[in-house]
Amino acid sequence: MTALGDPTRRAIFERLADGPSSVGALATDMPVSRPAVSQHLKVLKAAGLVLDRQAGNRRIYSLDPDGVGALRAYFERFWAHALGAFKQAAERRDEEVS
Amino acid sequence: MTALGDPTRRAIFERLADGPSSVGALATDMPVSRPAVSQHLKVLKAAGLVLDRQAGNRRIYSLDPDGVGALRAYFERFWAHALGAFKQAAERRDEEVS
DNA sequence: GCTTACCGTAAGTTATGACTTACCGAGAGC
DNA sequence: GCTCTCGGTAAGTCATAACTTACGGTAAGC
Repeated sequence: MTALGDPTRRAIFERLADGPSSVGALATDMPVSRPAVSQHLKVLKAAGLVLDRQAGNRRIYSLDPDGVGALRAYFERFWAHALGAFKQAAERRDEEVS
Repeated sequence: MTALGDPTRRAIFERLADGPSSVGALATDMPVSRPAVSQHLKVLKAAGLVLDRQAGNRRIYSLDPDGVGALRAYFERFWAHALGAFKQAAERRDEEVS
């Protein structure tokens, strides 16, 4: 989650949501240098959000279904929790009105 | 989204998911000082994730349903998109195998 | 085998932002 | 009216991390 805080890193992450890509292909689309992209990928990989596989000379990065799933689970729990809080707040507001 | 990058700020955000709270109540639960909490709340408010209302002497913060909804919509789109990419990748993998 | 493309890592710079202390204004209670 | 709590803002410090250039190592292509 902290890994998605940086806008550039989030852009890379969203770009990978379109499908796997090599580092060079990512870098040409980004306003930053290739090493910068490489470092961001390292962070994303450490966060478990991204996978890499060797393809001949190049290295192909793609989203990690497990990491994405964990992220989704976190938010699903959050929505449920927040929704409960909203309802409670609404009821309390109603009580105040009545 | 960038606003949720900081762990402390995310902790405040999650704390508000339990229900509205005053600044002081938040600060006593947090390992940081009250002004720090205040600054984080300012960022969250600017990001549209949080609402504040005056209650006598104190200021009560709560989640902003609109902001939370927008966040949720963003992720819903993302899941759908990423899921499509996963399927395509799987199919391509199958083709390679066959 | 030599060059060329691709990529990761190291080192260094710089900017950003998270946090603190100190200060100030505003409402509550006696 | 005076005090006391609550909370936002200012100023300043410090750490983190995002980015660059430079380098090295590995696979492909001729």
